[in-house]
Amino acid sequence: MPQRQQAYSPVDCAQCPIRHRAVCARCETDELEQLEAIKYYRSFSAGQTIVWAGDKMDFVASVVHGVAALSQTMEDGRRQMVGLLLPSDFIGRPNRDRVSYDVTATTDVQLCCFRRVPFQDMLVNTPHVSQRLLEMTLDELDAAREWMLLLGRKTAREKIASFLSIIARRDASLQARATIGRVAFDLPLTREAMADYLGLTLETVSRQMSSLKKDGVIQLDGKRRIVVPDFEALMAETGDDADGGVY
Amino acid sequence: MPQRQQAYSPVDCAQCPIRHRAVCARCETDELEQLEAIKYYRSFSAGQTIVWAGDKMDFVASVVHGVAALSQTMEDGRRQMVGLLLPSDFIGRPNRDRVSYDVTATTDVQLCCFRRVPFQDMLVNTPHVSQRLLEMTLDELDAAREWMLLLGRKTAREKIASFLSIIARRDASLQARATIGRVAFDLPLTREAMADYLGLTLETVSRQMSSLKKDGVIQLDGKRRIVVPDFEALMAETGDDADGGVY
DNA sequence: GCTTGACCTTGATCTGGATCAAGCGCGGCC
DNA sequence: GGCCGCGCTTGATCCAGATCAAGGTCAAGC
Repeated sequence: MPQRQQAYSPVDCAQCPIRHRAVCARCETDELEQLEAIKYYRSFSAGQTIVWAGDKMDFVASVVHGVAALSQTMEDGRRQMVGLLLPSDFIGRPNRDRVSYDVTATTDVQLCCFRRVPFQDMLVNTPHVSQRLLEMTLDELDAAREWMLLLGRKTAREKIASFLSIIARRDASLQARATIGRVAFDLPLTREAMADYLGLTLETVSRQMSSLKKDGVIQLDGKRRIVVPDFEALMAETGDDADGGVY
Repeated sequence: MPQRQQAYSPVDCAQCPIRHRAVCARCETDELEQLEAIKYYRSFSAGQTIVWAGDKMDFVASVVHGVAALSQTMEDGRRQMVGLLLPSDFIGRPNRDRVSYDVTATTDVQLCCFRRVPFQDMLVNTPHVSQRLLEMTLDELDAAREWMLLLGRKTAREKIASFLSIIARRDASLQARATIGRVAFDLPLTREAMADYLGLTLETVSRQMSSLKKDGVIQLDGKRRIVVPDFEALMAETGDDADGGVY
């Protein structure tokens, strides 16, 4: 069922929308040329699985457009999303040829893939790449730790509010907009995927969304479009410190 | 209340118990000399706070002996541990002078500290250090993601069994012993710290420990000494795949 | 226009783990 | 020796979120 879509034609790194946020952010012109030599694009449509946990993966990649998810499944079907990959995020682990998690496209996705072995060589020879990758990995670790607090200690309502505020902020930062006052965005996930992310059931997600709507914290325009009339009011529902959170 | 203990006298890296697992694992002799020039030891006794979230931290460090914990606290006191740092694990984030989490000593701890600024310079100039740090950070990210599955989807009993099996395995690997059949180890955490780690209350931790004991999965020798008569039986309680888990 | 199926909402009920509360065991200290 | 006080265990009760069950909405396809 998962079928590869028509690949985009290669584009020039100089015009890439994630040029200054992805693993290549710090590269100089000559380093970009090396990356261009080992890169290719692949596209996946919403719902497709990009790779299964345990599969061989002969590339690493940056998300260019769309949203992908990392998730784990237990034998009895319980599922937990463990990473949400937005544009500029990195997929794959250098020096490891098997994937630890299922990677799925939650919206239509375009990846900029690098062949794994030459990419590993670049990590050794191109400090600008390995330094940027270290920084991105540390950021992901911080995000994972904040997620652990959410999963371990937050109420269902706080989980939903936290999730919405994170999506709003990442969406805004991609478009260089501020997150204050009135904010609107599209949810890139189904209710079920949200439940997998938040450690809830889809019914609880739906009920808490309805409850936030009833209380005027959010408005729904269709199922996916969210309007937040007052971002501060949403933040107050997340359970996080008012002032900038943990750091 | 937190008071610095008597510092250990500096020891030679060549005799260091974590020489081949810590951030210095891949260093050559000359690189070790550079590290020795910027290192110093600090010790903390069980229960002391090493640094508070938001504090300035002018060093990074490796855990040499003992166990430290990273944790976050919400305004109303809800607490979640987000990292458990065993010997050879790394504390601190290069290029960031403020700490994101409370770091506390859960047992007596000895740290090998490096002055932060010179360490950052070494990251730029010494690929053996930055490559090892990247690898360790990726390992921590994998561990954090496995922890997210535990927090989001496992039952209290599965959480306890998973925790015990992780401690048993890390304890065994430090002493180069196998984890099959009969295994015994000391818990480095109080029931309350276990609860903070597992997203439970201490009462639930206590009840599930009693339940595993009643079912013969573990034996308790005092409050802290755990004997596992059959490690496979403990593994069967964790909810993980029988065969080696996710990768 | 009708059917189908994916996605979502809402209601009724159940339950695992939280909360509230009491008491035990043991090492440290006067 | 006796009294703390900390860490832990156990019991009774409660409740947030899971589970079970209907039904609604909407776009795609005939």
